[in-house]
Amino acid sequence: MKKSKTTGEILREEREKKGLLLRQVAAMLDIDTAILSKIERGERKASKEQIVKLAEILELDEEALIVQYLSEKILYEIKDEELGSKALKAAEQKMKYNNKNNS
Amino acid sequence: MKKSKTTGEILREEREKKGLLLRQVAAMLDIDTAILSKIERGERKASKEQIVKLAEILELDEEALIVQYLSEKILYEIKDEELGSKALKAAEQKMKYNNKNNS
DNA sequence: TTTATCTTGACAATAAGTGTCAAATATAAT
DNA sequence: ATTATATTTGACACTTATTGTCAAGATAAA
Repeated sequence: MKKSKTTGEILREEREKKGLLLRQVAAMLDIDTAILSKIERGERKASKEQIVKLAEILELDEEALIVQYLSEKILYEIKDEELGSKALKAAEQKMKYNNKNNS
Repeated sequence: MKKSKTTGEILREEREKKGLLLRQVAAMLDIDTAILSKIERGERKASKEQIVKLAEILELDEEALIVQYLSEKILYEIKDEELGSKALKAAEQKMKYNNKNNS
């Protein structure tokens, strides 16, 4: 069982597959090369807007990339929490419940 | 099926059950009354430390209160996201997976 | 060794979070 | 109705995170 890829790893892989330079992609995102470099190496988080643009630029499935990105964000939120796993389950329960009642 | 309580609602209920004033509990937390008022009404979020202290002050089960608090925080993170539910499930998967491999 | 790419760290600007304070409202007791 | 107490509200200040630029240093390709 090999470790699942981080968002950054996915982005770097796809950029390189396409033979694009940091400089080029960063320009399309309208940010400095340094930031994209950091995003790809996981040193910074991308914004939602940047993720959407990146999916388009790199021709990745947008929904899949967003889910990947959001789940990483959620895990980051509870990374130091002993009760993280329980909290996740509780969140799912509440979400399920709310959907029932709002629809 | 009635709506599940928010953290703020729980805190207010328990404080009132104990006959404590905002002023008193706020003093124990070393914050202004105004903030506690806002926390109870959901206008602001408590910090982790405050939640822990509140569990003690109000004699609530600490673990349960923390889970409640964290799950609310997680849901807040994805509240505007169409893909929130999928992201939650993905996060759980990753968490499961990581536990397998780190232990 | 030159040239292009990428990485790093110091810094700036802005946004978000966390608190105080005082005035306005609401609640309760005379 | 007045007074006293409790809570709420909003303006403000302070601190910390986030998001970016820039320039210098490291890496890799020619």
